[in-house]
Amino acid sequence: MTDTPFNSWQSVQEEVLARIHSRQWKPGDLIPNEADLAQEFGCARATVNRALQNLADEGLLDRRRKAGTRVATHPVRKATMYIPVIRQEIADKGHEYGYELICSERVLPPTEVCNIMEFGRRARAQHIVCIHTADGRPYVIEDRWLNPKWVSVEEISIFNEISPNEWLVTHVPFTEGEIMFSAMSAGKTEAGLLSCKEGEALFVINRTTRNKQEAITSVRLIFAPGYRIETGI
Amino acid sequence: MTDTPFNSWQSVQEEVLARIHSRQWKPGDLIPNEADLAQEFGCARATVNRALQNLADEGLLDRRRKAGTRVATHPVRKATMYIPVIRQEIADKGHEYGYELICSERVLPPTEVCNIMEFGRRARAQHIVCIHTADGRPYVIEDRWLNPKWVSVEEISIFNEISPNEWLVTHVPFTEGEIMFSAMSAGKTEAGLLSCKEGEALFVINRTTRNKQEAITSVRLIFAPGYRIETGI
DNA sequence: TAGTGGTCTAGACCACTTG
DNA sequence: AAGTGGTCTAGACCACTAA
Repeated sequence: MTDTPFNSWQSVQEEVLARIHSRQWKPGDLIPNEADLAQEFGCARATVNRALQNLADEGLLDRRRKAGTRVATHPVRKATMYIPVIRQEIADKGHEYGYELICSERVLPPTEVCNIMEFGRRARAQHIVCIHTADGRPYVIEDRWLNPKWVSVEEISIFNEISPNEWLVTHVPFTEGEIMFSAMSAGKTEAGLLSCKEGEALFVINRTTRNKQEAITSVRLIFAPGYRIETGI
Repeated sequence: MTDTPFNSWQSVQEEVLARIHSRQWKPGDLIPNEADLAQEFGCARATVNRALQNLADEGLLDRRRKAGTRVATHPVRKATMYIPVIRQEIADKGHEYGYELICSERVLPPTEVCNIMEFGRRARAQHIVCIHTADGRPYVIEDRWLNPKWVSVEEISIFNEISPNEWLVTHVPFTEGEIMFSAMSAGKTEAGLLSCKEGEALFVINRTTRNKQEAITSVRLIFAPGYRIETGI
C-alpha cells in the first residue's frame, strides 16, 4: 500500500503510465492483476479496471482474461483524426467560406463507383461536383455520387445553396463507412478547378458511408496544394 | 419499462443507436436523463452511463452536466488510423520485408527541424535516412532526426541492421507526439530512392514524438506512389 | 440552487482462456 | 480447473453548470 491513496481512475492511470515510462514495467512485462493493484493503490478494483481498460483502448496495454495484463510490445500508434464539416473547418481557420455547385447530373456511374457502392450496372445515380472556397480561393473539390434512394429528386435542388457535405450530415444518418487518405497529381480538370498547376501533388480523401450495409454516398475530396491534416498521438 | 430488459451496456448502446438512426431522437434533441433511461431499460444507471459515455466518446452524443445529453448535431467523424511498425505493415500485406541504411551522420539540423524539435541552434543531432522495401521494391523512405540525448553513440551502429522506426518503439518510451499527413511531389532525391518519376505525387507522414515535452525524434515518411491509408469510421 | 452527468465502492457473478 | 479480466448492481457523493 502506498502512502498516498489513488482515489480516481485518472490518478491510477497516471501512476501506471509513469511506471511504463520509467521502464519499471517494460514492453512485454506482465503487470500485477487488478485485485492486487487495487489493494496497493487503496481503491476499488473497478477503479483500477477503468484505468487499465482506458490504457488498453489506447493501445499501451494488452489485456487477456486469465493471461493477465502486459505492457504492449508494439504500442500500435493510434492517431484519431477529426473530420469536420468543410464549412466549419474553413470557418475555424478564420476564413470566409464560399460554395459553388459545378455540376449535378443523373447518370450511370463508372464501374469503379458501382463496385464501391455495390450498385447494379444499369441504375443511374446522382453525380455532384462542387467546390468549397476559403476567402475566395479554392479549398477543396467535392466529387460525390449519391444513391438516389436516399435523396429524393426534389431535395437535389437544395445543393444549389448548401453543399452535400453539409446537408447529408444532418439529414441522412449512417451506420458505417470507410475512409481513405491518398495523394494524386493534379490533372487538367483539378488544376482548373483549384487554380493550381497541372502535376502538383494533391491530398485526397475518399469516403463512403452506408446505412445498414447499403451505400448512401461515396465522395472524393481533392484538396488544394499544401493541404495537410494533423493530430496528436 | 420495456418487456425485454437491457442487461448489458452494449445492448443499451445498440438501442440508443437504433433510436438515433430511426430519427426517433434527431440531431440536437435532448434525450432522457440516465436515471430515467435506467428505469426504462431495467438496468442500473452505471450501465446506461457506460453506454452513453461510449457513444459520446465516438462523437454521436454531446453530454454536459445539468444540461443533459443531446444527439450531436454535427457528428464529428472520428477516423482512427492504426499506424503499425513498417516491417509489420509490409509483412501483414504478405510481402518480404527489406531494409537499407542510406546515410547516418551527426550534423546541425536545418532550422525547420530545430523549430519542431525545439533544439538549440548549435547542437548537432543524428540524421538518418533509410529505406524500407517490399519484395525488393522501394516502399517508403524514412528520413529521421534523433535527439542525441536519447540515443547513445554506441547504439547508433544498430541502425545498420534494424530500422530506427522499429528500434525506437521498443527502446525509447514517449509520452506525447504529433502526426501530420500530407502530399508532395517527388524531387530528384525521392524519385531516385523510390525508383519513380520526378513529379509523381507521394503520400507523406510527418511524426514527432516527445517524452515530457522534450523531443525524442522527428521523422518524415515518404511513401512510394500509390500508397494509401484506410480505415473504417 | 437544483438537476445532471462523473465517479467511487463493495460485492457479486460471469466469460474466457491458459496450463 | 482455476485465474484473470469484463461487467452488473445499488447506493452514495461529488462536480459542474444552466437557469
